[in-house]
Amino acid sequence: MALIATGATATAAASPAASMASELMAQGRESAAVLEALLQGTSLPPAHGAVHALAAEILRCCDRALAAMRAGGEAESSSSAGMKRKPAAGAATSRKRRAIANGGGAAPAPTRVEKARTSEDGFLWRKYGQKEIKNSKHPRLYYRCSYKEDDGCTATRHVQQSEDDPSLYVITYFGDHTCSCQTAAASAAMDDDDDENLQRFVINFGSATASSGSPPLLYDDGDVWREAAATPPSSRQSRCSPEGDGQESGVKMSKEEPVDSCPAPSAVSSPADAVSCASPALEPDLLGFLNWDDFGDSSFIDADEFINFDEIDLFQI
DNA sequence: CTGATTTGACCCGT
DNA sequence: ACGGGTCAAATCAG
Repeated sequence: MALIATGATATAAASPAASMASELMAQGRESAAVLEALLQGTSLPPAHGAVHALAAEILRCCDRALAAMRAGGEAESSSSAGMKRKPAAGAATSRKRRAIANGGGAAPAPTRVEKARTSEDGFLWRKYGQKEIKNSKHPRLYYRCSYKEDDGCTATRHVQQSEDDPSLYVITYFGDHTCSCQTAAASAAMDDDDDENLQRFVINFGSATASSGSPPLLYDDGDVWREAAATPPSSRQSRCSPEGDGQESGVKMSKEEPVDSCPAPSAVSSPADAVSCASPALEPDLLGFLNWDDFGDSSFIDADEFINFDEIDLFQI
């Protein structure tokens, strides 16, 4: 299923790291081409480890590119993503202010609705509430951007397991990221209708999979969805994809909630999908392509980090 | 100790 | 009154 970039509006901040990011993204595209060749040259089963490893490296590259873009955007703000409680005094008044700002107690109109098998999206979210919803089997989880306090980012999202398919999460986004967590890549891609520019932020496996009838795959660099399956939660912190290295996302840290402890068995890729690939048998040339250590530490990505692109639906409101 | 999550309470619209 | 969204003290975890 195609993953289509949506909703990312933008305030693309021209960044000094933009060129490096572009280079990284270009590298990612090169690897995509290699992957294509690999797929075409060897009739590998879809779940072959090398294929996944390559895809993972592509993802890694994109992540780094996004990180670079972010670094160029606002270097000062991301250093303090910690909790900053507001003074208890005046809570009531602030609530009133919130109500007024939002046009009432109701949430603003959603900007985007997505369905995915993981609620991970590459952004750094902080859970602020959970509510049982009437006539719904699953609670709704409330998240806001972790940079709300620092950057005044108003992005929020609601995550709820689908009624029809519990392995799916319905994620409703409200507002746009105006913080350092926002990916300039998405903004640039959205703002600029230059095709070549756009292509820099799209990994297109279409030609590689055309023979098998799969549609072109678009990688939403603004919302990087990735499997967050069995990775042990070494940290409870949510993360932006560019910073992350395969840890659980912020919506999956709860020890009690199926949604957060995730992915639920049905939500996780099958073993075949998240094939273990500690030492993918890549060809030397291929490895050369994949030697991106110049861009920083590049411990090989865990299979758990693989995006399962087939598991994502995006809907633009 | 720091920072994220939990969860009951509060607020607002219907 | 009820449902949904948010707040914030308490709690948990690294």
